Amino acid sequence: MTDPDRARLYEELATESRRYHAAFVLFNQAVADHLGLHPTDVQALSLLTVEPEPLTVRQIADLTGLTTGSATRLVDRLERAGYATRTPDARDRRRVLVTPVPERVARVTAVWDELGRTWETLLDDHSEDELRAITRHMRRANELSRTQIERLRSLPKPD
Amino acid sequence: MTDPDRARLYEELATESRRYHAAFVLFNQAVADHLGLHPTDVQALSLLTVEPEPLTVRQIADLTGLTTGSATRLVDRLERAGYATRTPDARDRRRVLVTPVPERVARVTAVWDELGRTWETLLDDHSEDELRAITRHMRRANELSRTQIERLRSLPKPD
DNA sequence: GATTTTCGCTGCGTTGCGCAGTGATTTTTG
DNA sequence: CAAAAATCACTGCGCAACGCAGCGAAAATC
Repeated sequence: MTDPDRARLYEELATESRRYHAAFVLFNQAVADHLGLHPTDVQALSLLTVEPEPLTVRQIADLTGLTTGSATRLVDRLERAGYATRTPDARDRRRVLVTPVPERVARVTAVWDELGRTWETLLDDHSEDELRAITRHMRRANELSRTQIERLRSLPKPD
Repeated sequence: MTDPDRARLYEELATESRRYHAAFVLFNQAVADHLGLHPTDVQALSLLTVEPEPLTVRQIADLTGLTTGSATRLVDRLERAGYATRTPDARDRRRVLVTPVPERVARVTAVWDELGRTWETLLDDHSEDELRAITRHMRRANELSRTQIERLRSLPKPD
């Protein structure tokens, strides 16, 4: 902890991850702009395709941080643009399942895959241990941010 | 490349990084909500504090992906809320330098630092080599996304 | 020195978004 | 088993962030 070398590594990582996220946001915007969609929609589409099962409107709302009302509008846009379809849930007739349309979504993933190829060249000169370390870091950061969000919500707001 | 183990690691990393970014977006929203700011404003504030020198309005626009008009509005909000000040650039009188207000920004970094502490416990059980690998990965992904954004912009849009 | 470019700023219209309320369905309760 | 409560997706409404186009001022270019 008092190791100056290590402290500098932490510092660098903190700085670099900020830039990393900023770059991601820009990239996401560029993809959205390229497809004529909104960044939020691309984000939702990404989440829809990561999960093997269709999501409900509420789940989309939770995962994107939107209200259910805005999530409904988001699904409206995705449906209108042909990227997703609504299916009533047979087991719970209040719910609506949102399923991505493979052919249409292929257009999006084509952009990602193109990035993926260049991305792989980036990963190629990492060792397997390093890859595991990176993945593990992201997974744990993911979990941590979840608890931190809870903490933030429970905290009193300044002002 | 045809190594199935390695391919699976790539797959995992791709999935995990999507979730990682989604988590970051949510966290950023939570911070913004906590401070009574907009996510974009927090993002800009983050960029302002990462760089040692003040940024111009145009730089903020480029770094956030906004137009200069929207960037002006963003700086308006930051200034009104007391997070930043405008200073005319003596060397180029067209430019306006945007400087973060340390005392006020401390409120924001306090949130980040609190996260930082728990974040360090996350980093603590990585070796120095792993830390370097993670940082390097982010830095290179950062550079890569820049060129990919260029590519996307130059590409013809579908539809 | 005239033209062009770049800078930040400002009206204007669009639209994503949160909020609050609604009906339909499920779950819980007495 | 019926009544009450909770949950789901949806809608009208108002707000405000955003892109766009155009503006003067200043700098760069020829």
